[in-house]
Amino acid sequence: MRFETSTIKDIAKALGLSTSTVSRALRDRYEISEETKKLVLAYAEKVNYRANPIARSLKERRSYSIGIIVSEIANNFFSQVINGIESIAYDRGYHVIISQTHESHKQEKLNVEHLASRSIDGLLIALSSETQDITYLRDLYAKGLPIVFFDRVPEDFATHKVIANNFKGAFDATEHLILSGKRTIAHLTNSENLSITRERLKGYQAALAKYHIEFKPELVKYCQHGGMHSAELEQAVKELLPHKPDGIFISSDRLTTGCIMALKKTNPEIAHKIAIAGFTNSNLVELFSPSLTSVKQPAFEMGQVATELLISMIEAKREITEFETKILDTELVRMQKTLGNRFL
Amino acid sequence: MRFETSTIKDIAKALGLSTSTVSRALRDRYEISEETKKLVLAYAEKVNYRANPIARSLKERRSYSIGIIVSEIANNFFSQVINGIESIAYDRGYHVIISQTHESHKQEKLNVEHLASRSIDGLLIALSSETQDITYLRDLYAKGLPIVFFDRVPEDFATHKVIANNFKGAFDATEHLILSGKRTIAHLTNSENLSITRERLKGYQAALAKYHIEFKPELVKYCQHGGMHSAELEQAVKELLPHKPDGIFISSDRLTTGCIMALKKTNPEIAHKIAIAGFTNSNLVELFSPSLTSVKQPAFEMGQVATELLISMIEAKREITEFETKILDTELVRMQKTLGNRFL
DNA sequence: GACGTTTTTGGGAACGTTTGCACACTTTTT
DNA sequence: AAAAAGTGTGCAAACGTTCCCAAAAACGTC
Repeated sequence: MRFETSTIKDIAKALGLSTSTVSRALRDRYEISEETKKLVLAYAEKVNYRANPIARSLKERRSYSIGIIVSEIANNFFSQVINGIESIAYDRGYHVIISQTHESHKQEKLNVEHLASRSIDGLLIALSSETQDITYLRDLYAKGLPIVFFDRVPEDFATHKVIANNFKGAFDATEHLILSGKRTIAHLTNSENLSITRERLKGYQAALAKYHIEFKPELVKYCQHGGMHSAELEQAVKELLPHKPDGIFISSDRLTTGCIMALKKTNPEIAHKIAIAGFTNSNLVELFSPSLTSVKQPAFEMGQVATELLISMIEAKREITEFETKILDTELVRMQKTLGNRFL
Repeated sequence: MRFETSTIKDIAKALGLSTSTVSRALRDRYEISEETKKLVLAYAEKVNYRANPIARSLKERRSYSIGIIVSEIANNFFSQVINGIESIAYDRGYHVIISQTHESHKQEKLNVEHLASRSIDGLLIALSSETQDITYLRDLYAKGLPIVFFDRVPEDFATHKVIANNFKGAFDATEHLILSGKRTIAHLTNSENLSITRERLKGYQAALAKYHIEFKPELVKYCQHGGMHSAELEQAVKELLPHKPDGIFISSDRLTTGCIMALKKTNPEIAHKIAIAGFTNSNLVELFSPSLTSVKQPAFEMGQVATELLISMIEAKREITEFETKILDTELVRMQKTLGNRFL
C-alpha cells in the first residue's frame, strides 16, 4: 500500500513534451520559453506535482539532509541548539536527522556511520563525553564528508568549530561565587576528554587566582558519564562534601541539575547552605530550590552559526582551506533571592 | 567535493560477475551458490561496501524513514516519547525525522507536507493545540500514508492511536488535591481543540463529583497556545486568582511549569499557598519550589507502542481494517514535603 | 546420447530525476 | 544568398539499486 504521485513523465506525456523540457521548465531554466514554462507550471500545480527528492538525490548525489549528533535531546542546551540548527537548515532547503549518543562513544560511532551511510551531506556534532578516539571522524572527513563541531570540539581537527566562551563563562560564575563571599569553591565537571571541561576548568582556576584563592585539586570532581547515572553524581557529591565547600561551580547542564538533585537527596540539611553556580540552559531555573546562579550559553545562536558554516562547506565549489572557530559569549544569570530561597 | 564509495557495479566488475548476482549474493538469496556468496561478501567487506540507501529507496519506493511531529522537542514529555520511538525504529531499520510545530497549525501542515514530499514511509503525530482542521491529514492518509496518532489524537479518524489514560490521571490528581483538604480547585488547561483537554477535564469533573464539590466553569481556564507565550499564562493566572483557589490542577507539561513560573512572578506571596497538581514528565520536579504533585505519562512506552503500530501498518501486506487505541496508565507522584517546601 | 530438471548466472529494464548533446527552426549578420 | 548565431526542444545516458526473464551450466534419467 504505497501512494502514487504524479511524476515528470506523467506531466510530459499529458502535455506532449519531453521529460527534459518539463524538468527544465520546473527548474526555471533560461532555455525554456516563457510560454512552455507557464504551461508546465500550471499543469504541475493542477496535479499537485512534488518532485521526488529521492530520485533527485540519486541523480545529484546529495541528499539535502544534514546529520546532528548530540548526547541527548532531552537536554535544554541541546534542544535549543537543535532549534537553531533547524531554523537555518529548513530555510536553506535541508532537513535534519537527529541522533543521540547518550554519552556513549560506541553509540556515537554507530550513529555517525549510520548517518554517513544514509548519505547525509554534512554533519554537525558535539562529541560524547566518552569519546577520545575520533579517527573514524577523520576518515569520513578525509573522504569528503563536511563536518562542523559545536560545543564539544576536538583539538586538532582542521574544520569549522563553534563554541561558547567557556573560559569567560566559568570565570564569571566562579567570580560571582567569590564576590558573594564564598572561599571554598568546589568544581564539579564533565569528563576530562571534553574540550569544554578543560576550558571551563581554566576559567575556574583563573578566577580563583585573581582573588588569591589557592586552587585545590581535591575540590575538582570529574564525572566520566556526564551525569547520565545518578549514582555517579551522588558519589561525586559524597566525595566533595568532606571538604566543606561553601560554593560549587558546575560545568554542564545535566550535571548542574543532577548535582542539586543529588545534594537534596543525600544531604538535604546542607543543600541550601551551599551556593551553586553552574552552566545550564534550563528555562526553569527560576523554579529551582535551592536556587542557583546560571551560565547560559547562546544555544540557539550556536546552532545557527554552526549550520551556516556547515552549509557553506557543503555548497563550496572549491576546497576550503581556511577554517574558523567561532566563540560566542555566555550570559551570567544571577540567583534571585525569592521567597523560596531564604537559605533556610 | 563529494565522497565516492564503491558500488555494486564495482564489485561486479572486480569479481567478473554481473550486478544482479552481486545484489543477490549480498541479500543472501537462495539462488546464489554458497561459494559465490562467500566471494562477494568477502570482497564487499574488504572494500567496506555500503549499499546506497537512496538508490534502494528509489527502486523500492520507500525510504525506511518515519516522520515525527510534536509541538516541541524541548519538552520533557515529547523528548521522552521520541526516545521511545527511536528505540524501536532503529532496531527495525528505520530512521526518524523530527519536526516541531511550536503549537502552530500552519507550521504543522507545512511540516507534514514537507515530510510527505520527502517520502517518509509513515507518520507519528501529536496534533498542535491550534489544530482543528485535519483534512490535509485525511488526504494523505487516503493516498496511502500510514499515520499513527499519539497523545493528542483526533476523534473520528480510523487508524491506530496511543494515548495515556487521561481521565484517570486527571481524576487521581484532582482527588489527591481534594484529599489533602482543598476545596476550591481550579483547572488550567490547554486548548479545547485537543483530545487530552477534553479527557482531562472529564477526569477533573468526575473527581469533584465524587466528593460532592460543585463544578464551577469559571475555575477552568483554557490556554489556546498551550502556554507557548508567557503572557497567555500570566493572564490565565490573573483571571483565576480572584476566585481564591486553594488548589490548581494543570493539564499539561508546559502549562504546569509555566503556571508555577507565572504564579511566582506575578504573585510570589501566594505561590506557596496554593497546592498544585499537574501533568508533567519533567525529571526535575523534585527541585521545584513550590513543589507539586505530578502526573507522569508513560512517555517512552507511548513512543514505543506507537512506533510498533506504525511499522506494522507500513509493513502490512494487506489493507488494515481493524484499528486499536492503546491506553497507557499514568503515574501519580505525590509532592514531598522537604525543606524547600514548607509553604512558608 | 538425447532429453528433462535443477541450479546458478547474466541481461536489461525500471524507479524519477538531471543534463550534455544534437537537432530543428528562426533570426541576424556578412 | 549563404553563413553564423540564437532559441527552444528532444534523445538518451546516468545515478545505484532490484528483480523479471532468459540463458547457461550441471546433473540425472531413460
